Amino acid sequence: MPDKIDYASVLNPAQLEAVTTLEGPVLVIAGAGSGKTRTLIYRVARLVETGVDPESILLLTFTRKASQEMLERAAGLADPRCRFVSGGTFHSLAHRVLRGHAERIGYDNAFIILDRSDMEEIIHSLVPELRMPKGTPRFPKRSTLANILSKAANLQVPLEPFMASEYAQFIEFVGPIETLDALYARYKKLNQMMDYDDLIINFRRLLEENEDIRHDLGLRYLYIMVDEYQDTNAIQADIVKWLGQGHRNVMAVGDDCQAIYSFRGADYRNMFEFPERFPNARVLKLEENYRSTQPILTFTNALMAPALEQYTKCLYTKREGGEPPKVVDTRTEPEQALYVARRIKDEMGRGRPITDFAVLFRAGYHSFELEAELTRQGMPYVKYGGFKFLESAHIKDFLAHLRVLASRDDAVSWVRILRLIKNVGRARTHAVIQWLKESRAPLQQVDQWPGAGKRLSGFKPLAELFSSLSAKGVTPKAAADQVMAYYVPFLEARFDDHPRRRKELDQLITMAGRYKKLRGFLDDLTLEPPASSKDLGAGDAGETLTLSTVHSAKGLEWPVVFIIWVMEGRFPPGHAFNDPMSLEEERRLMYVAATRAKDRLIMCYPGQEFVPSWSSCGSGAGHRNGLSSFIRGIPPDVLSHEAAGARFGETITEPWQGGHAGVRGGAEPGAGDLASGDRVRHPAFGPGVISRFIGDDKVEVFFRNAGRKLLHLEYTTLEKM
DNA sequence: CATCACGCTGTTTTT
DNA sequence: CAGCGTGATG
Repeated sequence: MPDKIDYASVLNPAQLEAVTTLEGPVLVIAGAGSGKTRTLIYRVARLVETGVDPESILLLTFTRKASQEMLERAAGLADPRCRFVSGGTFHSLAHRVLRGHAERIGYDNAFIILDRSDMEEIIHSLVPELRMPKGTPRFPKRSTLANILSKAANLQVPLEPFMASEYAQFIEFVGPIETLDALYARYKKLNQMMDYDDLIINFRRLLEENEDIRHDLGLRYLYIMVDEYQDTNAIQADIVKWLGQGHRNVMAVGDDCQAIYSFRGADYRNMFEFPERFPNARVLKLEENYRSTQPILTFTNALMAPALEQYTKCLYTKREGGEPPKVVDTRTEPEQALYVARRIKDEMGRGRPITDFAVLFRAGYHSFELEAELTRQGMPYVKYGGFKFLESAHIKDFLAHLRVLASRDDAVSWVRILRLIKNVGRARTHAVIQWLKESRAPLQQVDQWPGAGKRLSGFKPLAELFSSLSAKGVTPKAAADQVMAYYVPFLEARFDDHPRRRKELDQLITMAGRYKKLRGFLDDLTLEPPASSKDLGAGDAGETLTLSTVHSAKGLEWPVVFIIWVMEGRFPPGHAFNDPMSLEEERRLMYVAATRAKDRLIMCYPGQEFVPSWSSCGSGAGHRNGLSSFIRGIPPDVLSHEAAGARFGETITEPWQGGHAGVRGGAEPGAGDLASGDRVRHPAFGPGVISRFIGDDKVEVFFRNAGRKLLHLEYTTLEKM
């Protein structure tokens, strides 16, 4: 057992208070890089140290990776028993509980979980039932339909008003989409399926309606911690409320400035409602930053200063020195790729390892050009986010064969399986699925399928596969091996790069070897999927550069961070980007990206207005590249502005021309009664005037340098002047 | 009935 | 680029 921890020597006072306040509700408002993870780790250690059973501690995070890493660290530094803390995502907890009590909400305990692509395919397959007149123009495509239904479900709002405000371009289709929603719900119920949203919604319902389950869970999880609380939605907040209702030992940790999941219904206002849900909650703020240099923090403070609505803190560091971040106009995308690659090579020449760098961007496809350049230069990289590893065709094909073993009538998987076979198209696929449903015959009777025999010799290998798989007690590993043997010919015929894909499938099989039950393997893949092929573990790719979407980079840090930014200016009418709130999310996204940097931050953007390639440009009209207004307004002493052409051996530095925006440093917090018209000073935003009160806990203030703000008095320090 | 060539269209991020 | 629907061809 390691030595007893001297908490006061490893934590700052705010962190210490968070760690040692074990009983009762606590809200921790934790700025980026403020040692939030560290605090959670020590708190887990502390709880275990005081004799709390690790299994009765629940740590809810947004990714399983995050919770695993946290618990590993806690186990390493304090008590190995920390490994047994119950950790996971809302979805995995919901799954665990629902598996035991599905009958309470009218489901079978063997229900199937649908991932996003399953959801899309089912929705797509239901569209014909809407009987839309042929050639209906611009009916949303399946991914859009899934987005609409999913978000409305998460926000718990009726489709009509929701679409009117967020999908105005499709409002003409509300009727059909409402029907589709009902069809989809019926289909799921009929086939014992739950999608991600259902897991959460049904979990809440289970808690709401069943006092005994609430009671049991209350005893099971005596201490609850929720990380990234700003990214929870209203339903998840309810779940936390129900789980913590009895003992009230709930700690929520989050940062409203890092709220970047509103697209799936998350609402950072949950943070400010926490004290209402848990009266007398202790509110703690972590404001000291341990990650970045002061110039980087000065920039991020300036970035957030004009944000329309925010409530919290002001970051500072004791770290000395550092260079101001830089924004570079690279003119075009190819030049941007060249610029980033060369800068990294330069720095590596000066002795930095490649693992010191990360390149971040908003959307997966924003890195295409860079990936091409890195490949040309032979620079190894791993990309996180964007395209899903599990959504690539070969993985889906492969898993489909396993999935029908676990759930025989999984129509989505059957479509994949059957379409591989020559001379099987829509009609025959449909016939076979229908037959399977009605006959209830064992799978290996493939030769009786409609259309089998005669010309369709393609069914034979499939028959053999299923007859060997139907043997009793086939392990997931054995099943996967056999599917592999069957699938390889298709793989080789279909993909030029089959060797690479085969390796990935081999890794998947290795993973299957860790499971006793096929269902468990498939569920884990759905709920806690590997983020990239590298995450599968086997055969580490070695020293590589990291490319990542901002969403996937959350919680991580690197010494040198490059951000490539494409501000897309032209979208269809009614598009969300016309909405100021979306722009605000874009701002927070930029904030999350920038606060990943420890020492150096370089942002670049292809400034040329219209680029005729799809990676940055849309149909005909073209997308407008360039800096968002909230970057453009930042003065050169905070963010140095630069332009670089292709031959930036001759870097052109242009004088900065822009407006002004300001964040000036802080005064000490003060107290006193406030009223409309009062002149006040905010530590980050400087002098301002209170324009009005909203309720009695919010004020609207006009700051001379930072414009209009909505401030929560409870979380803000305003000094009367 | 399956397949293929062609033209059209276009937000994104994840559990 | 890529996913989708359409209409001609085998």
